[in-house]
Amino acid sequence: MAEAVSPQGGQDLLFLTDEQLRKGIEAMFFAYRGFTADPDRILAQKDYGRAHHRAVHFIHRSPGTTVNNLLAILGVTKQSLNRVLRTLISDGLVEVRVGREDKRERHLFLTQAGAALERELSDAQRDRMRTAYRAAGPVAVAGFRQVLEAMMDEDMRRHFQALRDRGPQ
Amino acid sequence: MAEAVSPQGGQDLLFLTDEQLRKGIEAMFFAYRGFTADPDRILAQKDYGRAHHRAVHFIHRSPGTTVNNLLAILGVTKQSLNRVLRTLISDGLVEVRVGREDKRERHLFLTQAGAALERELSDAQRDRMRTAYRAAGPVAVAGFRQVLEAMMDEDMRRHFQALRDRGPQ
DNA sequence: CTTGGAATGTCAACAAGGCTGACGTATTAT
DNA sequence: ATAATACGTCAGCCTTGTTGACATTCCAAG
Repeated sequence: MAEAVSPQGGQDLLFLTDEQLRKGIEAMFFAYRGFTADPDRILAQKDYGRAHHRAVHFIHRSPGTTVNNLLAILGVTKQSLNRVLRTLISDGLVEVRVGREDKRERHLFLTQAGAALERELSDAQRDRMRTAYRAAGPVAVAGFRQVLEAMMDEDMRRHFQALRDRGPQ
Repeated sequence: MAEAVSPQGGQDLLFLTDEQLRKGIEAMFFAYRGFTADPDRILAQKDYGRAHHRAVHFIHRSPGTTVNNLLAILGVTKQSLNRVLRTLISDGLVEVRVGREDKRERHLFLTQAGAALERELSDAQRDRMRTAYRAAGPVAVAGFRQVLEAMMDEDMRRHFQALRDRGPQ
């Protein structure tokens, strides 16, 4: 009653004030820094960058994916991706196989060394995620995922859901 | 029983599988792209970048903040920040006032033009946030914020909480 | 069989925005 | 007086994004 909460819906709408939204924005900013911090440290030692991590991650997720496919998921230009792929290939972390049906396509796979790097990076990232999940609890995690999914662009949501629904490997 | 769920705690631990954690990681990746997409479009038209957005945002949040303070929040070098601040100052978006108590310090403020840009950017970003919040609902939003906070580095969490608890302005 | 378009690779040039290192200058603290 | 702090700046480097142009290879349609 003393609170500025309208009888119907007031409490439910409180989380939509500019103030609440701003908190969410700042939380996203600070959290993303934490999210990338651990892999970044590992990558720096190996003379790789975030771009390499992303490529390796999604090749691991979708072995045999084509360059075009990866381009769409990563949302960068082919020149940008190519620079990264070139180093990964010449360093023996990624293997390229010319398409059997369509020989224009290049299918990308991780080598053993590539898979090892992927594991090292995602282990570090998962550790932080696990700690955060454990601290927040399952209900919070469900909400977390819901909000993130609602925040994506339409295109990205499609990519995300495709990966999500395909399950492991 | 057919499921690999242990009697006690099994259900609660299900959200900590590598698979679930991976989904969270990918959700963070795709969502962050959406999170920055709208401001990025506005900034591109005005020949500014994300770095300018961040500076303007936190100067708006803490008017009169010092350079050192901003440095700590943004987590970049002074050279990096200085490049951005220089353009904002010469473009008349940020005003610098020499400290009264300690004349070594420079206190940063947004001009009217600076405040206008800040509003344009944060309106765009809040719109997306609001849509996501509304779609997910208040319980999800609470969880979202909890997980993000748990994901931050210790230093960043301190900065976040300081801003959070100071409330509006 | 030719030809258009798709998928890919590659070269060059450029910009934003990180970084390090070094140096200068007030100003404050010891 | 001297040291430390806060800041600015110059120079140079790296990663990762961008455009634009052009070659190749191959599929598919005419």
